[in-house]
Amino acid sequence: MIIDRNSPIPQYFQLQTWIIEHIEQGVFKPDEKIPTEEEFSQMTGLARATIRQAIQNCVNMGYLYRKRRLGTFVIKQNLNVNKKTIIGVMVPDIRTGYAPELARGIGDEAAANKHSIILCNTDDFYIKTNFHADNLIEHNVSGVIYVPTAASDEKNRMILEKFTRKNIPVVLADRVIPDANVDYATTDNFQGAYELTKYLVNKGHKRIAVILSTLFSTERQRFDGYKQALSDSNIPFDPSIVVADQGPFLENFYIKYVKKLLDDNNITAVFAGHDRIAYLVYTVARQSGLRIPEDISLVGYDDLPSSSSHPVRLTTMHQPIYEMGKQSMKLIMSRINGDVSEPQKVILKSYLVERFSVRTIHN
Amino acid sequence: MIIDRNSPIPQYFQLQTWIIEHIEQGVFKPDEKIPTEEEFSQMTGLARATIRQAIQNCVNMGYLYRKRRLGTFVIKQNLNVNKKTIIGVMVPDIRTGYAPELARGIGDEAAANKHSIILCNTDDFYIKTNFHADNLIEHNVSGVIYVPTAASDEKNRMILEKFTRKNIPVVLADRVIPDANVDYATTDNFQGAYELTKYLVNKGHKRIAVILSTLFSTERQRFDGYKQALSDSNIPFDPSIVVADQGPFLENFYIKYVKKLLDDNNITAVFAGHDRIAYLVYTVARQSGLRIPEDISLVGYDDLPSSSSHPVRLTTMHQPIYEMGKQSMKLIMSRINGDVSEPQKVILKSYLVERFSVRTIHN
DNA sequence: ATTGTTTAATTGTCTATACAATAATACAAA
DNA sequence: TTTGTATTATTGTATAGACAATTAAACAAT
Repeated sequence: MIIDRNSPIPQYFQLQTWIIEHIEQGVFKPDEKIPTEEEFSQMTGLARATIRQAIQNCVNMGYLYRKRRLGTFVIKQNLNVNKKTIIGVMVPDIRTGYAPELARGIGDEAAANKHSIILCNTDDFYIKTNFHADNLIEHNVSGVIYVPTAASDEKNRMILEKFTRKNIPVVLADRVIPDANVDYATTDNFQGAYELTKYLVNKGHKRIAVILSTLFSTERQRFDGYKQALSDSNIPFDPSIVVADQGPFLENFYIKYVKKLLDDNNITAVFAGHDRIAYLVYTVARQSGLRIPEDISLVGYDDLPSSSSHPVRLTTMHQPIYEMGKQSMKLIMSRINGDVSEPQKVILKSYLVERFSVRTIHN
Repeated sequence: MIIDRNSPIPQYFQLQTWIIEHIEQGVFKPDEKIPTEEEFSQMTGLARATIRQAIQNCVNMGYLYRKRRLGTFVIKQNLNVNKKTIIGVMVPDIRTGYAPELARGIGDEAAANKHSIILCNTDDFYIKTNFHADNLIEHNVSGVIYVPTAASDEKNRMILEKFTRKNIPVVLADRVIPDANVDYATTDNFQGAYELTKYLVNKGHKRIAVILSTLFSTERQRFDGYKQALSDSNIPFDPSIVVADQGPFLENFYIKYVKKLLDDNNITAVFAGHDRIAYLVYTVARQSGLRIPEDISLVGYDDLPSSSSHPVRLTTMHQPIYEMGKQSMKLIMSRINGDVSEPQKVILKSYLVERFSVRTIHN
């Protein structure tokens, strides 16, 4: 080892750099003893106080620890390894839809690995999302699980980039951002909606209304699955029994839509974009004196936990939301642990839960 | 200033302690210059190197900064002030009951103050709570909002003590720990249940069944309110139409309880300990061919957000859960900002939401 | 008025030395 | 075998002094 005595760089600094490099390159191995102050003194020709200064700085930075009479040693853990990590979780609203279930799946997997989660509500607004993103970065989160907002793909990509610039891995949950180069965990909404529609067709339904929002990638895919299933069943697509709203789910708007659907058409079944819409359909239908499934059949999508105890006994597509949470946590942990492979796509299987909201029609 | 040269405490350490104390007590003010090394040397009689060691440690700890030729100065910010804080939030299960609403209230208030929350699910188990408590402490949270578990008061106090030992302020939300010397935010469950029972009595009901768990302080208080209201109305308390379970809410058990209640007695109304029980009562009653409110009246407690869209149209006691979340966050922030006054008790007002699950009886 | 130079105060780096405290190890005593 | 004691390597604390680097401020030159 050569200390350059003519360099403007302080000699203690040269020495501490040399030590740190040797640790990081594995020359000094964890828990291994490094030379004593006296040895360093002989090696470098520096005074002991100078050597102490270098070593002390390494101790302060967490590279070394010292024991009287025994010497100076390299710290075992790689600094980051035993440091418990925090994962940011950004959902639209922890109160609504599947968010609680997702948060719980994420939380359980996190707890099992001694990690913690910071929870943020984006309300599907870019501004709030942006605020929380900055916040998470300031808190030095090790990774982020992100349910993309209803905002434009462009804006979602900006959020993504914020994290990637700081080398913080991100996993998308449920919703997807087109062409984004990140891991995600979702379900096959196209396939699910396809099966659900086919199920209605097989029960003899031909005039199947649909009501959903195209604001979210998931519901768009469900819409596509619905159309494909109709097409494959040689049932014409009728825009007059379709409500494809472009905004968020606002009850008052949807009540109007449902009323119009139920009044104006001789539909036999309604495909609701998600369970909450389905319950709304039920409530409105009831007020109009229509019974489910006697007068009109109804299917939802999600199978919210409350669905099992709800009096509607809704036939719906069960989404493994809890499992999705666990999987996204696993993805993010893999990235934190240094996995640099291609983006992973975890697509979970949904399955139909047949309850009592669909009637068989004999044509 | 006196350095005790006979003390076993190193002299550099005595000096750095003295400096830090002077900073924290405001003798050395932010951005103010402290004595030069030379001055310290004269004041203490210590060598410059010793003084440097003390000062350098203060610099490393973030108390001081130095400028060549200018001197050594106290750091502006009080370390904690501009550091965004993290608050631990421990709820039983983010998926169930009012937890999502509470978490959202807490989260919104936190976000408004640039704070973040770490969410933990205790499942009402002491072991999990203990695990998360340790975790939160390791993450250096600035405060904790805690919904006490269903475990014994003794164990809840042990959890509390963990935090107080580390000087981490705790605020209890919803549930209370007797004799614990901490802030809390809750509602008056006794008063609420009293009003609710009186409401039923005023509607002509005399045989009012009750079904709840005595595991939680909240439900115990509701039970007391119920009994007091009966007593004040000169209605005898009949244990045969009372289900006071001692365990957690397990659907299968409660279904049995409800069946027995509905079969065996000529009750006219059911007071359910919380909305989820009420929905269960509704479902079971329906299966037995009983209509609500025509055949039997039903009230719940909580007014869960889903209640408004639920087909039961449940009359229930609305709890300002969201507000409770905001208030607990405010309490914890006040403590973080150094409030050392007596424990604060925030008791929020519940109010009756009259829907269509109670029939008037004319005797 | 601007630019360059000097001065002096203060922190930054470094040497050389001394003794204290700690704790593994070997050895002696009970 | 256990307990106590001495040895010794190593880090911890402390002193005294020297020179380097930085920079505000004063002063000088243009």
